[in-house]
Amino acid sequence: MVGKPDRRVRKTRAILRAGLEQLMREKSLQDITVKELCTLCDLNRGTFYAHYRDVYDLLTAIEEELQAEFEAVLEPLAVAESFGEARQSTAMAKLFRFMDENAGMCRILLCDNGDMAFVQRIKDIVRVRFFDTWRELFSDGMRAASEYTYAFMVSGCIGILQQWLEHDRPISPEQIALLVENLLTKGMEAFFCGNLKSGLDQGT
Amino acid sequence: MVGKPDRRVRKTRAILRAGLEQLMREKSLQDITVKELCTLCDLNRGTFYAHYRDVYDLLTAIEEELQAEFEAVLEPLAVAESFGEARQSTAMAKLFRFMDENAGMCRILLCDNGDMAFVQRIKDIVRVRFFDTWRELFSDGMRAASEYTYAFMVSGCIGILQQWLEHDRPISPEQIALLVENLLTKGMEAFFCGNLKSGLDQGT
DNA sequence: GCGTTATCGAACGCCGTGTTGATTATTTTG
DNA sequence: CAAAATAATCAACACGGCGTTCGATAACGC
Repeated sequence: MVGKPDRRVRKTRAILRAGLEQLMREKSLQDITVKELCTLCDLNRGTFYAHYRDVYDLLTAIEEELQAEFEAVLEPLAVAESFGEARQSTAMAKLFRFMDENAGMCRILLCDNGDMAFVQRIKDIVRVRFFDTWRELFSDGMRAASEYTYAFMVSGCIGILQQWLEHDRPISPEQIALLVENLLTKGMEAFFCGNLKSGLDQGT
Repeated sequence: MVGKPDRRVRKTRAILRAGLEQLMREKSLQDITVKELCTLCDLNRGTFYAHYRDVYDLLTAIEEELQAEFEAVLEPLAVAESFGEARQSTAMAKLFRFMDENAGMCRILLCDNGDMAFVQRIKDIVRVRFFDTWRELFSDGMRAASEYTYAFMVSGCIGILQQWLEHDRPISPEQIALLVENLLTKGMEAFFCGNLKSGLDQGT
């Protein structure tokens, strides 16, 4: 990691991030102007341009930081000795715990008129961290599922996440994680072990 | 229905819709300006403002028309005598056939950096037309699924739709519809008839 | 054909953008 | 603590898209 930036820089960027989050709660991104953001943050407009190209650039920076944190939280699971359902369970809980802790920004980005590029990035992470692992676990002796089946599972998980965030997380991250795990386990049994009548569920 | 608008009006709007679609294939919506759209369409800028408030207003009009057509296609299923799996099958095929016919705009709106508001509207339709019906079919004697289970199913379907659109629809609408139906049938059996170990799968 | 109406072309003020240079304030370093 | 480094400020600038206006022209519906 490069040396920490100047304290003033950290402060300014934090103010801008908080300001944008606040504005995004009120209005759509395309209606947010650099000028009004700077007025809200009580910052000179020139200062903004010293850090970001435009509002979208600022949002991208926020998203990338969020993504990096998210992957860091999930990181311990990637090491070789971590596999099997027990480990996956804690991974799912970590996912929802992270979303819970960053619920403010995550709800904005994942729900309503959020950012589909960000949703896609989260999907990719979920696919790699959860389903690619499962795919290997189920591979020996069992029929492989198609890309469509994985797309279904991954999008399904994100859908539950969105539902949970949109309704202000009425149950704990651990509870919702358990719910998803049960749903997936059931689904896995049905989709992988069952004999689908159609022969269409093949790779793409 | 109100009387058809002037031929010139129809022409102008069609040109603008086609022009916006073309531009959205090249760049993100926020980078599209009224000026460049009019230049592309060879239309006076004032003419644009005679029809739409701004680019987002134009896109909204396109989305609403698309949504109306989609609901019209599904309409025959809503009548009372249409229920049961056989009817649902044709409904799913109609969904994918519609998406196939309007693949150009639907891919832009549903994939990549599409419009989450539009995705949400499609989700709502799918939920009402498909799952609310199924919910009733399975309700007598069987345990009800939670909102999260429905969110999972609905988002899963949309996820498959996105996967299919993103990869330029390598298989026919009827095939992909059949695939989804099989996936859902399996899922329904597992989720509704099976005995989930956890008691968490309750309404919200 | 006649009355209606949409499109055009040009022009207008407005406002946000992105950048500049000089000045002041804050932080880091030795 | 002092000095060097760097960030934030302020005012000002040209630029360009926005949204609207007008009269003139062309296309439309009946």
